[in-house]
Amino acid sequence: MKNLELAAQFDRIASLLEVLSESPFKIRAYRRIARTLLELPEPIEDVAREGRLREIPGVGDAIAGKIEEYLSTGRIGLLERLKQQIPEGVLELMAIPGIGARTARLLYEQLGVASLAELEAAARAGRIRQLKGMGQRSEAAILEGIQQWHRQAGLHPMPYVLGPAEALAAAVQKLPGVARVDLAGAVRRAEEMAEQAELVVAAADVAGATGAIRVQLGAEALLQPGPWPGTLRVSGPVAGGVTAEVLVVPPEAYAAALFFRTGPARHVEQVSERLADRGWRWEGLRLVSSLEPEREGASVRDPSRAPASEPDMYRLAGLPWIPPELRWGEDEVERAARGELPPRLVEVSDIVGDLHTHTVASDGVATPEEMVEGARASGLRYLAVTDHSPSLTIARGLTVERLRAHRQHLRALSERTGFPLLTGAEVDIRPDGTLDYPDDVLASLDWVVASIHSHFRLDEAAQTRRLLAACEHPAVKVLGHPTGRLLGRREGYPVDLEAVLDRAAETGTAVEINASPDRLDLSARWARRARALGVRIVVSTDAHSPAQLGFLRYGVLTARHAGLAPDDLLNTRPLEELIQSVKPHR
DNA sequence: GCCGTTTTCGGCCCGACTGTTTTCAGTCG
Repeated sequence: MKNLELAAQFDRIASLLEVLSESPFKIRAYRRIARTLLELPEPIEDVAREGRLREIPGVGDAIAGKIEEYLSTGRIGLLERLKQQIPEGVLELMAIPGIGARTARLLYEQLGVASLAELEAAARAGRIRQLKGMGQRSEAAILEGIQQWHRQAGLHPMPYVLGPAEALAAAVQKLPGVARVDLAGAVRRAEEMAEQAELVVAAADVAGATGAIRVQLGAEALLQPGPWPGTLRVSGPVAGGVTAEVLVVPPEAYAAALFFRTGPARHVEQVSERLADRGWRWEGLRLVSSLEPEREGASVRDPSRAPASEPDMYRLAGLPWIPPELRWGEDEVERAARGELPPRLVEVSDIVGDLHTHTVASDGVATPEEMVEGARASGLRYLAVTDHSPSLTIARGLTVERLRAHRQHLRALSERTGFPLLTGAEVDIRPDGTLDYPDDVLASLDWVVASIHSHFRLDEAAQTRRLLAACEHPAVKVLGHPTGRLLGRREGYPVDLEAVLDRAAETGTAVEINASPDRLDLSARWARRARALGVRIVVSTDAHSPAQLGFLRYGVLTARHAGLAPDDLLNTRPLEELIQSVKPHR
């Protein structure tokens, strides 16, 4: 399936055209097809083979030709020509906040800067402030942006690693001689950022299986000895600029290897300390009893054993199995020993309704009808349609008049299809804390998500006041993406979240775990805090298309990392119960 | 670039903020 790589090609074309100041509409056409390809539910090769390319919205003669060109030759001539005009490294510069296409071009043409390293050198040498339209503040902002970039370098938002990791695991599972495969590392723990896709594989013939995996990973794959005798490690690039690292071990070493590779280090230490207390020490991937065999009674106990499974190993440490999402390396081992872990973490199938979605009425790409169809196909039992409010002009936020018509349309649709729809809005919280619709309009809606989309640079006191005011408003059911962060790209706005969560608890306002792969907002840490404070929590996708309803799993993984059980979330409940349990209009 | 109950050309989402300016270009959402 070439959808992802083709999308990346079109994105690069769009960016290069942007640097060259081409028509914004042409650029948008390439961006659009890139986005469409990411969400296309079938391989683009199949669509091309069946002559259906032109049926894809946004594909005309020119783009259809380029898709076919790429599928047959592996290249797009236009992109090759553009790269001769502007080195691709110039596109790196646009990862720094404040540097857009025009500034990137200026930096390249005036200073010859074509990489982040060269940009940093130019900024340190004070050469950027000499450019027209740039000054000392711009130069300082660029240096700060580069520092920020370095801190994030090599890290990807977890959802962008999870997909390639699972695809690789599925492919590896089919290879001859492979007995078992699991994800490990930060992705298995549902951390929000991950460096790479880590897999652990069990195979009786370690060398043979490793060879097959190396072939699977392609020409650039690198084979190395593993960290334990008799194990091998192979790493190489997978989709989306992500690197995979696969550890291959003999079947009897699998459980221990999976435990070590899942980590984090502090958790492994804590469990190993408890094993030591019970007379076990690690010798490679085997546990060896340090107790005298005769004190155990003759031939009762094998002095050396490999744990048969992770639960078996935790049992030897006197612990229940600790789900990987709860392995923070903090107090989870103590809590497990005291029997304080949640009996069951929430699962995707527990979520019965999505409470934050968009349609073509604002900036979504699907009609309400298509969203309902998608929701049904995903097994949801209700949906809140929450298009944007008017001040978010770029998203075609709905005026009061358009909202009224939209609401009628949704109600009719719900009646016609028998699918329960909450007619709602994602309403902007203005800088002064007031909301972007009049109170009577808000009161007429079934579901109001209040979010901040503008004025990110107000100070902490002002941002906190905005969110506190939103909590106080009787119509606001939930705070959307409460910190406003974009993973790896933008810190959240400054806010006293503790105070906001306190007020949310007092007023019965829920907070959202926004499942968008670029947000995961609230974070697991804050979601855990929200639960401790008694705040109601929902997991929502913020879907702008039916395919994005599938983001739900990222939100659920974050909820699991936060230790949330089904009962901790509002949208695990049937619609009637949800309505009764949210804060009433006052 | 695409698209058409506006149908083969002329539209296609816009407004605010920032740093550099002295009237604005570039970036961002």
